[in-house]
Amino acid sequence: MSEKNNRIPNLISFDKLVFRIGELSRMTEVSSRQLRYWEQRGYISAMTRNDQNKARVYDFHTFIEVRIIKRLLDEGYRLPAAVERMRNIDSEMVLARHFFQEAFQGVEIIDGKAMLNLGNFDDEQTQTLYGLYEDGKVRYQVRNNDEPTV
DNA sequence: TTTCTTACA
DNA sequence: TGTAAGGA
Repeated sequence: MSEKNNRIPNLISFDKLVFRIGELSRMTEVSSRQLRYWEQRGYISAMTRNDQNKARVYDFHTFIEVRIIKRLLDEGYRLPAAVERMRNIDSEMVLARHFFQEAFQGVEIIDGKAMLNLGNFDDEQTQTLYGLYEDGKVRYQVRNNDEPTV
């Protein structure tokens, strides 16, 4: 019998994870001067400030953007080109996240192995695609839906 | 203490 | 971009 109770719940709200400029600066090794400058150029954005003149607040997504830009700058990109690539990477990550969120149906223990249920493999819904992660490698397995699990 | 804007090196 | 000034 497979165990279908291992679906990972959404326990973390990344949106509520926010940083001020000094924290973001230390986390990314990008100076606060740079962060303000990048915002001025429209490369990144701080969350809309509640009050009129208070300190900037950055969300988790901006943290990701900044560290991507930082990495590209370290690789030799100039700022405008780094931002352009960051945005491409960003959109790819959005696509990948949507894909996986939609595809991932939970973890099942089959034959004593933890297998990721990735949904129906065929339109007729007679087979299910599973993903395995073993010894640092990814493998796939297609199983018939009526196939008994151990 | 930290952050903000402005301005100069 | 770094740094200083002068407030909040």
